[in-house]
Amino acid sequence: MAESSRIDGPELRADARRNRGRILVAAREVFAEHGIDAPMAAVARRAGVGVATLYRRFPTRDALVRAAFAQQMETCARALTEALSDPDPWRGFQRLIETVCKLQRQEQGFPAAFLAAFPQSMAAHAQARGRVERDLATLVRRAQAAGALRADFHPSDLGVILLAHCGLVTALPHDGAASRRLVAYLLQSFRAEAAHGTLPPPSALSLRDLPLAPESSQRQRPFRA
Amino acid sequence: MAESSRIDGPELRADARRNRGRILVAAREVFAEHGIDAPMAAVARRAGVGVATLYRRFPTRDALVRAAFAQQMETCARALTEALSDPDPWRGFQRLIETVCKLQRQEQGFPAAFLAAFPQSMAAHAQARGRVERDLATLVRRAQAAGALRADFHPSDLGVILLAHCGLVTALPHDGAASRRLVAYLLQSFRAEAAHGTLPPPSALSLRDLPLAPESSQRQRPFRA
DNA sequence: GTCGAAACGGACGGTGCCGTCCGGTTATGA
DNA sequence: TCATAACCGGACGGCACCGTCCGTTTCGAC
Repeated sequence: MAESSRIDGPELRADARRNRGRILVAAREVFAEHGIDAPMAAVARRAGVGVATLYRRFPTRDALVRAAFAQQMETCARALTEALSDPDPWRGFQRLIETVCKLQRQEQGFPAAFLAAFPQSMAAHAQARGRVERDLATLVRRAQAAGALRADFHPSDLGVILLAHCGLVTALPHDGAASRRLVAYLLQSFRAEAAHGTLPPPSALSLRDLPLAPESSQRQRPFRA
Repeated sequence: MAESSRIDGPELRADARRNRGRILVAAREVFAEHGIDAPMAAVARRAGVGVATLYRRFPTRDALVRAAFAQQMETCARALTEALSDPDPWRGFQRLIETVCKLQRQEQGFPAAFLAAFPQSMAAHAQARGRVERDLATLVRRAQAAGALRADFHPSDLGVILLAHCGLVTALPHDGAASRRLVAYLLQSFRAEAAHGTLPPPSALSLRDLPLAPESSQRQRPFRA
């Protein structure tokens, strides 16, 4: 029994495991309400746990954020796999975007986590990042070959629209209509028949570049100038 | 001479006026480098001025942010006027979006200020907000009447895309290509010929709702939970 | 040149969060 | 039941930022 946790470290005592679970639930709640910059102590209090316990399980804020939203990340990964196995290339493409955006819209705090946690977890196992990028490229090429996705769509555009959508739901956390509208507009403009004229050149963005990104880097460091 | 400043308060002494200018320049620089959450003291230091002087001129951070980006706001307002007077309704519509997005992309820190400062300045002179909303609605209706803008475009969509674009340039401050791509995609999907199928219903977003919005509200308050 | 008002800036107390330390508590296996 | 190791949590020192207070300096009118 309890064999499953052997993979990541030595066994955890029963009470410790229970507390770990409480902390993750509390973290999702607090991050949803106050953003991922909420005080660690607030998470601990909500979990009914001391600060030390929190730090013992999750030494850094990023570790907590990553663990708290690991399930959502997993959902994203699964959505990509499902998209690739959809017999209709366009529908697979469309559903991937809609699924990820729906998740960003529903799970408050996930967008910020998506931005903040991705880089490190990516840098950690670079080969996982490579696989994601390869799968995305495959998804795009397949939809283009079927004549459904416009030929000048570039895989980096996926990152662009996900970041833009993140920004939108962060600014308007309760406005699902706005999010759905944006996604609908974008999907329409990605259809092959929507291609009129030429687009500006694609971004050089790759998943590897996200680290630079958002307030994640500004949050921690005390400030130097 | 110096008549122009009579409108907002009694005359300022020469040195005071000079320092005020320095502070605004420094604020734009610091906000661009470190975001609008940068310490007030950093702005003062960069301006070669004491903290007290900074607080004397701008009692709150929001006041400083607003003043620092007033010029950019003014540019936006002018762009709206010009858009309305363009003989080609679609071109006016297109140029407004491109101008505002270009400004957001070029002036680092402006997007955040756009989000954070708009609400208050809007609430301040509600009739100015009303005018902006009316002008935007006119711009939209005019472009639709000309058969260039799709009929199901809703004025609130303008807010939606500006917020999304804000998010994008905040996440990738140095990636102009990404910003241009997003704008190009969106503009294409706004063309009347791009309308296929039906869109989800528009957001209830109006400019009046922006106040709720972003980290601006979370930044100041100490935290309650 | 003189003088009062205006402006200046450094220093300082207050606050909130971080992350560790350590004495007490509890689970677990014999 | 008991011993021990794992675990717990409050308290505490440190740090960065805020925003005001007050003695000093500078402007500019006469």
